[in-house]
Amino acid sequence: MRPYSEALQHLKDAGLRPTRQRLVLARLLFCCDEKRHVTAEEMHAEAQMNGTPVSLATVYNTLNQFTEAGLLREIVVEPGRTYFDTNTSDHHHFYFETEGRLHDLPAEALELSRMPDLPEGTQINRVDVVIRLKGDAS
Amino acid sequence: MRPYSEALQHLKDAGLRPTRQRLVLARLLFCCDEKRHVTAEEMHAEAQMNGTPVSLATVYNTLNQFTEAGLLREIVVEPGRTYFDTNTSDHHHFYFETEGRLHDLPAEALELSRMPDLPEGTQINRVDVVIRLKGDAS
DNA sequence: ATACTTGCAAATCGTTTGCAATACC
DNA sequence: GGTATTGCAAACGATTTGCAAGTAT
Repeated sequence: MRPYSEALQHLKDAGLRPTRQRLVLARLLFCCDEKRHVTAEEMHAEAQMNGTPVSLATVYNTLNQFTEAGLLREIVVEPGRTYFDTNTSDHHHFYFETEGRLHDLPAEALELSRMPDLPEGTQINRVDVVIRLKGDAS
Repeated sequence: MRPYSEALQHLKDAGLRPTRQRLVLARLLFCCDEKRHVTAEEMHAEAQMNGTPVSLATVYNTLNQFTEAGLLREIVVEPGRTYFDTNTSDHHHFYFETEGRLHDLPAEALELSRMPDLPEGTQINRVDVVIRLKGDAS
């Protein structure tokens, strides 16, 4: 995992004060090679195992702040669990229902043709496509 | 709203015992002209106003049973709130974020071309497309 | 010095469950 | 009569919040 300096830059860019807790979470989220899909509980456990604990309440608050700041994107695929995606660019998802795991779909892997007319006075904020999968991805 | 006899038929077809509570909810859900998107709380309030109260716990249980029986479809667009759709056929949704309201999109209004390859050993269970709208649909 | 942030514990929200009373066949 | 269903109240899990103590600028 890359160093804290990069995490620091993310926070600065977002205009968030670089506290110890935010640095820990930013590094775990943004300073690894792949994009991630995480829950608050997972990040809480991960910080713990990393030897840099952050209280659960702070994890929740921080993930929400990161989302507001545009560093994360919120995804809802199941009642009662919120996922955060470190990939904030335009893309969609596979959802492995048995495992409760999300996987990015490259933007070009799926194409939406023939979009419907929008109701008057509205604009598209986002289009979410979730391909729900059954079965084992071994 | 059409009579209870039709609601009764829905329950029979689904193999569910026609209790008073189930009949009340089935009628409110299935015996009106449009397809509906409802939450448990809404149905609870509606039964109340209808003069045929059903306890909230029973509303939850019943909506889940209806879903298992294929009479309803569950939709998640927001953390902490589950919607049930009386339209169980293949179709997608507009979601009015400011109002928290769902609206059906006819199946032909949106076309998915170029579907991605699926991971080995998996099959598609369902594809959910939600077009999230900002602004007022007046 | 000041304003912002943290952590804890309590509160909240939507939903589920245990169980005694009740309704259906 | 026997099994399924209901309603209440308590339990639940995820998330949020109030507030006193701690930290960044």
